[in-house]
Amino acid sequence: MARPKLSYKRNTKAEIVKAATAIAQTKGFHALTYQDLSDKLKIRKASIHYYFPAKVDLGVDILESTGLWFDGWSQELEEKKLPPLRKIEAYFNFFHFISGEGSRICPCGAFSILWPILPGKLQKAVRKLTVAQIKWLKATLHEGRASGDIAKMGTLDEQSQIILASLQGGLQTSRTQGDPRHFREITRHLLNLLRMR
Amino acid sequence: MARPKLSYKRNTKAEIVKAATAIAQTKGFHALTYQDLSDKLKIRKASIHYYFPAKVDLGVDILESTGLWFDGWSQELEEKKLPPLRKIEAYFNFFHFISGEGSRICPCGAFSILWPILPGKLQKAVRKLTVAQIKWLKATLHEGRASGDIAKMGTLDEQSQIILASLQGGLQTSRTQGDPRHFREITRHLLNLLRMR
DNA sequence: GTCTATAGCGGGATAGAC
DNA sequence: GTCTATCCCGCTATAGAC
Repeated sequence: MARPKLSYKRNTKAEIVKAATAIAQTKGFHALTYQDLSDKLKIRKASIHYYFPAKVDLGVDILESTGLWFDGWSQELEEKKLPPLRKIEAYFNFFHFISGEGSRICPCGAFSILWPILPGKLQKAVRKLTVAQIKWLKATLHEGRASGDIAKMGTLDEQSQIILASLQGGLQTSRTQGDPRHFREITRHLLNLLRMR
Repeated sequence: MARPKLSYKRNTKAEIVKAATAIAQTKGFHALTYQDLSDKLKIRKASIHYYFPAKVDLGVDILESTGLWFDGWSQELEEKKLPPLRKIEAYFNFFHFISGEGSRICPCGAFSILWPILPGKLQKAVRKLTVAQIKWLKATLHEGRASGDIAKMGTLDEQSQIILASLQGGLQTSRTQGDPRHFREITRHLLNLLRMR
């Protein structure tokens, strides 16, 4: 009987994506280098190219794995049967988690800066992740409006767009102002706005 | 009598800053190169180094000139004696102008992505420009609350923070979604929120 | 699958002629 | 103040041994 070798091996590919995501969230995808990953994971640059021949491939995986993570998160959330406003609150906390200790920004933001020079594949991946969030927000806000929990301010699209923009922008403006509590204040205020009528 | 030579010369330094600002707003400061400027202005890389020995110097000038521009703009606005809400509207239009045709982002955003690897000088310059806008927003919102034009939602700080975050984030999320009208919708909705009570 | 070694290019920056 | 020429480094990417 063969030993289950795989379970003893570390999943290099997944580790690379994880580390790359964190670094991209810290200084953007353009400033992320294979050397950064080499240093962090104690693995040679050439080995990283084995998994991700071109940097584009790595970028796509960062965005897709984040998308899968978001999907899993939202599905788990759904099973908790929370009221809509609590789901929005959980979404904000999700962003707080994403931002982490080192005041990281949203993965989408780490790429969107480069938009005009982004290869088509990456533009598609960024758009997909953004749209997924807008879709979730619209559905949740719709639910909240129906149950009377959430104020009907503007169209569903406007409301969800402004929430996403505030979150993505807030992560960036707050890191420039030096106070980590900053972003928390933004989400708290945003939540009050939704409650308000 | 010597000819006024200076008036015939083009102001190279100012042209460099202008072009650099536009490019940084398009693909971020990290992706901006001296070669880009050389191509655009038909001047050699070495000549650009004459004015800006290091890239940091160029970055500082981009942010400072934008700051001066904002100061001039807000001063002109003040002289028009508009009601507070109209001033906010003008500020949003200022952002629409900044975003321009090519869906450019806010200069602060072009740098803030790099925050952790930004030299101290640049961090200071970004913070200064951000704080200037927050300060203006707080003063204008305060004025609007006093006159009853603007809804009192949350503290002045919360309200101004969320506006700035929405604008900076909105420029980024809208470019990823392909529709240039997107950002306009965000500012329109934002304005409605302020009017609402 | 991970390594060493290196190609090849493009980046920021400098020296020195004009 | 602008140029040519060049340096040096760091980046992405590849070849090939183990």
